[in-house]
Amino acid sequence: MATTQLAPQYDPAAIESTVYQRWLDAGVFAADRTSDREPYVIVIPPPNVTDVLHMGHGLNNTLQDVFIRFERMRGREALWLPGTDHAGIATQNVVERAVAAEGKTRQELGREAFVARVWEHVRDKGGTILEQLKAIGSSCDWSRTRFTLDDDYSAAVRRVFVQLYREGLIYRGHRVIHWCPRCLTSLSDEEAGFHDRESRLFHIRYQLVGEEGHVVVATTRPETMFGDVALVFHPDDERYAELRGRTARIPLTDIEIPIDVSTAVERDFGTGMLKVTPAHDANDFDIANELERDLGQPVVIDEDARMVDTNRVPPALRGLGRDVARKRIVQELEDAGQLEKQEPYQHAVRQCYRCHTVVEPLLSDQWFVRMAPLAEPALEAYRTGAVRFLPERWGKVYENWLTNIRDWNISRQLWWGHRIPVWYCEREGCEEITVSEGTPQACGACGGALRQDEDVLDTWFSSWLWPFATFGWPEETEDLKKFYPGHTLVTGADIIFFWVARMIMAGYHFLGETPFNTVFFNGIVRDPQHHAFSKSRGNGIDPLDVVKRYGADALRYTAVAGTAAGTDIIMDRNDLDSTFAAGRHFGNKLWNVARLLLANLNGSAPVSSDLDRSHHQLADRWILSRLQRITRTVTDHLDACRLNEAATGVYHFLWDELADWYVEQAKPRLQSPTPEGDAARATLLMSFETTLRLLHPVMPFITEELWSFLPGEREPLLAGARWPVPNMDLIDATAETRFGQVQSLVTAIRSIRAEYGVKPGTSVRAFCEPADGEARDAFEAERGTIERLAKLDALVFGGADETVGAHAVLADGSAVFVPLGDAIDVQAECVRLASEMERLEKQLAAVTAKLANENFTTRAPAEVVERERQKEQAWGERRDTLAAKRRSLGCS
RNA sequence: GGGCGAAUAGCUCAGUUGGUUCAGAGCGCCUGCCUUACAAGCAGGAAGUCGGGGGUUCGAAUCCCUCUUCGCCCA
Repeated sequence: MATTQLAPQYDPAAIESTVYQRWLDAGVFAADRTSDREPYVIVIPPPNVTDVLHMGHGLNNTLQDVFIRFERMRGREALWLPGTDHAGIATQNVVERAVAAEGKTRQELGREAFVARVWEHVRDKGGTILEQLKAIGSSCDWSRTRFTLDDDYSAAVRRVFVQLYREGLIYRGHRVIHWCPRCLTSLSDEEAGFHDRESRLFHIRYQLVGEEGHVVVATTRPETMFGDVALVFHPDDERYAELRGRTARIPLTDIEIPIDVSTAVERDFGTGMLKVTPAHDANDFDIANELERDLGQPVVIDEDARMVDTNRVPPALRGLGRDVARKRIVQELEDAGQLEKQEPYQHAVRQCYRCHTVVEPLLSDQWFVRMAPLAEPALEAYRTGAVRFLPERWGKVYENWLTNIRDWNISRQLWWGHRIPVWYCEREGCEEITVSEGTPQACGACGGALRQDEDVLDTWFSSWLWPFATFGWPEETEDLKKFYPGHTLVTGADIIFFWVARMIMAGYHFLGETPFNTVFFNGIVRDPQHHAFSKSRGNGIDPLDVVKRYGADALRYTAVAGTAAGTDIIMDRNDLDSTFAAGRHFGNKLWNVARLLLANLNGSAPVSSDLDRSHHQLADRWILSRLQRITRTVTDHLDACRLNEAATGVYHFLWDELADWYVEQAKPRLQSPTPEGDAARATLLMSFETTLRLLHPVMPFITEELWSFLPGEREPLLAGARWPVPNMDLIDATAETRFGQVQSLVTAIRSIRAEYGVKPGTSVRAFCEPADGEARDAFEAERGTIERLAKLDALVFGGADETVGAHAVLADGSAVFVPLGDAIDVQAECVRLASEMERLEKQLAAVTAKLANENFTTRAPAEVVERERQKEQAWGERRDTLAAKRRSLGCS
């Protein structure tokens, strides 16, 4: 046999970096804004620069690359735009921790020095992230890499702020917002999610003023009571009707507050009497606003979640943290006999989504986006199908959120991010607010000095512009014209509100079009205990580690094949071998089919473009037909975003059909310098070449490398090669049926051999009674194949003289008999045949009953009925044959 | 409190509009093989009353109802 340049085992590390470099050198990833091809655009969900990528990114980016490579091969002008996100609060946290490790605080460093420090971090992590993306094979257009704090990107953010402000969609609001006392910033509703907590419900007595008695109020937050401005009950609540207009005293203080009514009170909750704390509860804020009197909004807890130093708070409590204060207050209430009772209580509390600290509702001035007008087109887009979600069920979640949309707090009290483009006049008495894209020099109203808003914008206020700000908007760039709107967004459903919905809103508002038409939600990567990967758990898998061990393709195949749209994927960091086995094994298989092929081509390509079919055998017609079908199937699956089906489809074609059957059938011919040999070599080459094309989007490295070894004329790089189209002329249903019969016969004989322990080295004879003339022709044509693969001395047509042996009846009704002489246990063979018959009888009974049912024969489609008839007949014949075999063996 | 989803082989999961022996795949397991492409392999095999119950239908893993368990989102 000729030698090949390929090592016996696939070693991904040896080829991946050079293959990637080949792609870069050829510029296949760079999208051409001047081309007249139809564009296909994906913008990457920009990874946070907080840290390097984890396996979830590995999955997410692999899926994007599969889409992009597929469409690129199909001839679209494919653009995958990469980049990273500055991730305001998250990144600031990370750097703050690093600074703290050096014993400093950001305040000590000062704003400017701290931000410089963050930039250092960004350059470090951001660079690593891009390298990681390359390592897994991402075919991004690196020349278009963007960062959400790039200068021109920032300009887009300012443009949007100013435009929305002028449209009246951005306003400054004074209200209770979610405050994270650890991050020291406000948060949007989405960033402060609810989480169940074990807590306590305290029933506190408020003494009535000027008369005997008290009312009992149930609360989970007694520490806020110093900020109470009223007690309210439901106007229809008979229990308290006479208390309306009276006055009560806040316990532990002399502060007197009125008792009033509000329809917002839930009568069934607690005692039905509610304490109103406008500065520390959003609902209370609203309730207080609706009361007739203005009772003020006293603040009693500060930004550090400590009790404020004011005369409303008893001196002993001032400066205490909210949790300590709560304990002290409860104790004092108890001592004073004003705690009626306390009971365990589970309730949902908002937490900071970054650090999980319980959020402190705080009264403050923030900038908000009025969302309802923006939501409307986004809702319409979903309802008309302009945007579709996969899996579809997320559409309902999207719709529900948009339907109940609330205004968006975009102010963040951070240093890292886009500074809010708002300036306040410093001159006494001038209330002028300047909102501007550029930096104004003086107050437009009075000429006074200006002070810019200290705050920065929510990260998502910049990333919601990602699908167009990355193309240079608001400039009308060529890129923007060519590549907006995009097509597919691949991301996690956990950011459907944060990002996906808002991008759609921004797309419609600023460009009048949806930014993409398909949102593909990938699943979450979890550990075997079903926990999502997280740093704190330390259960993550580093994609680079996987790439180093098994290669990027193994990671990619495993990720793609292992997850249908939206379903989670389990990966075990303690057993990476098993976790990535499927992809690893498959790569090696592919590699070795190539070795075999190349070893038999002797470096020259047989004529493959113009197939000479005159020398084709049944197996050639069979595999070529199967090849067309798998081409069609894989294309359909990719078209429908069923990436896992596409991946496993190629897998089974290559392995179960091409390698296990075609290659085995063709082996004798492959080395033969005859027209038959040419036919086999050409067929194998064509099948393999097409398989490489079909598999390339999923396993780009190995397919590209093997492509480079194929002899003959074809596109220089597989990454830039065309996607195959099925050739209908090569579909041959008869060949598929006939070769299927050959496979059944071989399998049946192998099965008998294994069952009776016939040594692999021992040849046997097999007697075959084909079901019909066509079957006989097929067996005759592939006699050599059958004899070789089933290890036969001879395949004989007709009955045998011997009766002692093993029998099998194929699905088509053909019978096979293998005489085994002494080797056979007649008793066991009888049992085996009996159980086979029993199974058949059962199926037969079912199908007979079905056909006897008039409802079935009249109502089911004719072809279904016909199929059942054929089944009945075939199974009946098979049963009869088996019965005859049993009689000949003398079974009882 | 409202909504969504999941439950299929020992494990992780497919199963596209109800209908070809549809009960599948990978990993794991059992038996036998180093057959010069591949032991990351080859051949053969065991294994599930498709969570429970009810219903619709000629026909249900697939549609409907209900219960149980688990997960997620929203208030």
